[in-house]
Amino acid sequence: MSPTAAERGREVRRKLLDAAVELIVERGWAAVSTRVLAERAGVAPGLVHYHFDSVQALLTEAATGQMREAAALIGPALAAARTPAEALGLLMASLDSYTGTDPMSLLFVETYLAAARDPQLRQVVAGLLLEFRAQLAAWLAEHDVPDPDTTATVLGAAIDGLVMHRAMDPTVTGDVITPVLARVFRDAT
Amino acid sequence: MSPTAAERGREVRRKLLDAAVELIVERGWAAVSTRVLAERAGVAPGLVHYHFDSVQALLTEAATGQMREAAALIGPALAAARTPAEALGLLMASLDSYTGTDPMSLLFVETYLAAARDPQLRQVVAGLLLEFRAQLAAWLAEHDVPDPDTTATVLGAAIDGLVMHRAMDPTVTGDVITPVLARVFRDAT
DNA sequence: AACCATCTTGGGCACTCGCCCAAGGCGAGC
DNA sequence: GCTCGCCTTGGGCGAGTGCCCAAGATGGTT
Repeated sequence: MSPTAAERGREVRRKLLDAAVELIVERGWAAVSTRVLAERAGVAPGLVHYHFDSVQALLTEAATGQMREAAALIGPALAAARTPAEALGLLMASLDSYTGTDPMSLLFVETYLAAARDPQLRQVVAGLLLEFRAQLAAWLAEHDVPDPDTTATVLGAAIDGLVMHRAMDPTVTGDVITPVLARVFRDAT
Repeated sequence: MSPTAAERGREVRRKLLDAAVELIVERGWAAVSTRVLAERAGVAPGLVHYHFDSVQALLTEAATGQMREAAALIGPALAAARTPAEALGLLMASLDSYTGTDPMSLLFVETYLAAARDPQLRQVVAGLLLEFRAQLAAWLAEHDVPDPDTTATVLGAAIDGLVMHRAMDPTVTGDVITPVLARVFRDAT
């Protein structure tokens, strides 16, 4: 019944990844250290560099993993929407769950920023961003929204921008901005 | 002709603030240290804590000063626009000057992030954000754009989001997104 | 039982960190 | 000339950093 060494090893890896996500959010990407990671994961400090090449590599894997999970939720959620108004409602509801200072918001902005300085991370994040846009664009195209690709780009950026601004101004809720954002769905010309 | 001690002191302060802006951009907010600041400013390390209470205070003053300057350029620039299309053109032109990895973009995102963890900084940044929005909203109201306040909010957030996304995907230029963004200017109903 | 791969431990190395402070200019005002 | 106030110097303190590594534990394979 007792797990094998390899299984325990994988468990430690997972605990370190979880701890990394927590700590990026709490302290900021650059302030996550070997020893704090180990302590949070309940593990000896030496294990960090046994399971990962570097702290940077651990943070990268943790952050991209979390973003991948979040991105995977978008497609199925969108599939439930029948009209553009419904889709916007879904996006706004998810926006309202991000206050700009909650874990997921901070993780995203921290990772965007880290990606601006790390080409390898940037490539991964760019891929996730394109994937998110593609899912949104596909839905828009199926529901006859004009310029689906560009519209998806603008919507995605607006959402990330709004999340960032909400940290400064919490009055920016989905309810308030829905009427304006709805305009981008309407026919061009 | 030789400057007084007080004048030289003010000059050192200024050099430290300039160095701080450069280093926040190059290394990231949390990675700017006393000694690197002093070296970049061409000044002895001890002067950092003579002229400022802490490194954090120096970074805060440097970043908010730079943002204040940038925000002050918006009003006059907007005044030159006669139609919503022209105003959007101006905003898009300024967007194109920010690649997402240029100094100003990184400084803004770094500061937003630092503000999420520092209530004092957050208050200052929030004030600047509201000021920017108010200027944009005032212009929109004068030119009969519906929901000027909310529209300004969405536009401002979209621009910041687009800047952040451009670091990952440089193909997002003003030209491409102008047609979609133009929709938010049109009459509601 | 012996061996082996794998994981784990905890301390060590060389370095940097923020902040402090005694000591030393140095020009302005008396 | 002398004192006063401001600015400046450079070293030092305790703590924290990433990464390394010799040594030990554990459990499956031969």
